[in-house]
Amino acid sequence: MTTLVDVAKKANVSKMTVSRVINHPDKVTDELKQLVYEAMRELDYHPNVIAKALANKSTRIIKLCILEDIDTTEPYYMNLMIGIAKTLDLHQYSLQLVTRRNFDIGNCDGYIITGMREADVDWIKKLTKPVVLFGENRYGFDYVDTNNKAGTYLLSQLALKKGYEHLIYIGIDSKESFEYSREAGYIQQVQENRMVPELHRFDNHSHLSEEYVEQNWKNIPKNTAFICASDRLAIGIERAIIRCGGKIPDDFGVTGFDGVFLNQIASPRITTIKQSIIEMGSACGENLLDKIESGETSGPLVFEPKICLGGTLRN
Amino acid sequence: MTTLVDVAKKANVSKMTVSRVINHPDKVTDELKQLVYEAMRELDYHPNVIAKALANKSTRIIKLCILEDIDTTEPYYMNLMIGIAKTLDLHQYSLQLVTRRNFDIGNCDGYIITGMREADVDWIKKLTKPVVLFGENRYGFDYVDTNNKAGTYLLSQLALKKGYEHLIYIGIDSKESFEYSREAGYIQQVQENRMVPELHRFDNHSHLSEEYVEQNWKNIPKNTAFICASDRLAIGIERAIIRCGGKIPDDFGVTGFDGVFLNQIASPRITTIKQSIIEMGSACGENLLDKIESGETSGPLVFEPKICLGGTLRN
DNA sequence: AACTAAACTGTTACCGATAACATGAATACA
DNA sequence: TGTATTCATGTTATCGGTAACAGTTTAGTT
Repeated sequence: MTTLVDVAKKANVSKMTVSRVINHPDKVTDELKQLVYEAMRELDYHPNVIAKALANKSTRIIKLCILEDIDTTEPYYMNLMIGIAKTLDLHQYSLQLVTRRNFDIGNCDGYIITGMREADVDWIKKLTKPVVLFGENRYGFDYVDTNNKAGTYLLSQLALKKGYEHLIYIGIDSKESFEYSREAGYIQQVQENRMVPELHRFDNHSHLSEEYVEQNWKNIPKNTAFICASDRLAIGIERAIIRCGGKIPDDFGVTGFDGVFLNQIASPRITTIKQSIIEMGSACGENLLDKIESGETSGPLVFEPKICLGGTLRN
Repeated sequence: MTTLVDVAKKANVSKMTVSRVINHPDKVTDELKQLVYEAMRELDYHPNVIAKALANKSTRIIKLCILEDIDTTEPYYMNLMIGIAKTLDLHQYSLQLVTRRNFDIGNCDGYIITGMREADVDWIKKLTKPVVLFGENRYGFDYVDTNNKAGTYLLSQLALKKGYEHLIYIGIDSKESFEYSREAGYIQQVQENRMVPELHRFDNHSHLSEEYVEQNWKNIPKNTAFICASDRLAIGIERAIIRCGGKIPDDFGVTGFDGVFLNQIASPRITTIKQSIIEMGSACGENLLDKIESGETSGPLVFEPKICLGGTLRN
């Protein structure tokens, strides 16, 4: 492996000059810079990341901590990791996948944390290295997420535009920030149209929302659209409506949220929010590296939601 | 952060002794060892992985290169990564996810490669760092895989035991080693029972195997079992049989291979081979780290297949 | 007792980079 | 013309470890 010294010899300068050409090119004359660049090219020089890390007291390691249970059937985490890994790779950082338990073992330059809940706030606050969360939060941590509120707001709006007269919100029974935001989007749209919000909350399992519809079928008027907080819940609603003999999308509408995979097994496909998790993962990485290298906080990064049309809303 | 020197001072020894206690404890007297251990404990000393890596000319980075297109709907890769990451983490190594394109950028201590095809053999041979492949191969590279041959052998055996009189093999139309092995398992079982093998090959899409059965329905005798090289192909077969009015498992049997996820959307569930990709990923990591640290080749690591009973074989 | 080998422990140099300081040349200003 | 200031480059020490070698005991032989 060629080192700084090799390049320095070849270019007839000190190794410090070579180092400067790489890190502070403005402090070296163009003439020497050219010499050094040429030497680097000829020798196919690649800096030794490890030596750099040692000198800088950095590690070039980013820890990714997934706090929720990993549902490996959802490609969500896979996409997230691919997105993050892509960016880190580009910047010569490497990724360490850690759990809450082995979180503290080994150094790193920063953290990406996903699936944070209230109980985690305290220890996250104590971290001394930069952190970016994947998923919105209300504790002031930087994060990357879809604009959840805008998502349900837009879907509700679309449902109304398509002529559904009742909008029922089917939410996830959890106290996480994204859920509040999704509820808020629905509520705002409904209120802007002088309608009364109706919300129900379940654990995020399709059979629970399914059960709900089946048991309340006779009280659900035609021309109702269900705005669901997840595709999972939406699929349950869809199945129940079909089982009860309701017609989708003519008499009933359904919308979901996420659109990562589950939707592929629904028929008709759920109209939902498409999130590009890979892209968001990349952004998450970029965000964190910026923070590490500049030392500045970047603030939250919110992706505007895109509606992914399926067959569960008219037209 | 406490360093070797801090520990050395506290224990009243040279830092070299501390280093020895960590790396060659047999070369230090028990007395000093105790002192050092105590100092380490009191100071909560954790070695600096980066400095170690620099001194050892290592990087503590393992590159994972996925050569096939990543089908993110299959949790396969996710599981693989989780398995690998778990092990690496345990040994304080970190994972770098690379593609064929950025493969050469940056150093590492070893490679895990999955999805290798013939065309890749040459460049893989040229690698100077230890390599472990995920997926069997016939070029002498170390690998981790399920015993593919045993898998189809066992499924064929089971089908025969259940009384199916004809066994048709539905394979993947590719020249990869695992496919040859799966075919070989079927063929061996069939020949041991003095039957004539019948093989068909398709690209790995369910609609292709589905089409095949539909078009040849009248030529397929009752009491036939289809031994398929993948769950994907098996699902196609299953759908076609049902569509054509055949009865599963009474009149027709179907078996798959993989059982990672797709099977979850089949009804009835395919009887298939269950692979614990996470565990195999871990093994892959262990294998590679062994190789890196000992310098010795470990040979292939083959996991014996486990049959996962679904509803596509009688009884 | 003298000599050699083995077993510990300490010293030094080095891994490949960077920051802080030192040096020397060029420019500025009085 | 002499001195202050700036700018470009080189020198040294350092990051936190490890290997190779050197020095000191201790034990074993004759």
